[in-house]
Amino acid sequence: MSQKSELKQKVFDTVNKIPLGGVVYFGQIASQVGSDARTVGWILSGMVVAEYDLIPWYRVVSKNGYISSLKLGHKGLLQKQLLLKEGYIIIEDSVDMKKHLFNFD
DNA sequence: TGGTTGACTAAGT
DNA sequence: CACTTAGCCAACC
Repeated sequence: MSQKSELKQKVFDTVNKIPLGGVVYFGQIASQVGSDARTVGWILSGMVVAEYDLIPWYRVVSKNGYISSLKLGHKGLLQKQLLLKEGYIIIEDSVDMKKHLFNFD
């Protein structure tokens, strides 16, 4: 069995709190786990397919709503499809932050 | 130990 | 408005 780093586990826990219909940006998660936006993105990029079911990772986008994972290739298309499937408003590869941005508080 | 890289962001040119 | 720097942090070589 592989052990997730403590930071990775924190990120997972935080992402799990994102409700249906909401999205958050990397900086928000970073703030919750005590790290930075770039490190959060680095962790998510290291996720394997087996972890896709564990957390709503596709509800994490960049601050302006853009689906950053699109630069990774096919993975980005999957994220976009999942968001559309859940009824999110997406324009030009970006989520409508005015309607979907979620705040942890 | 130190340089490079990266699903970020803010600020500068 | 498009592109570049700089700051930030974790992993890899």
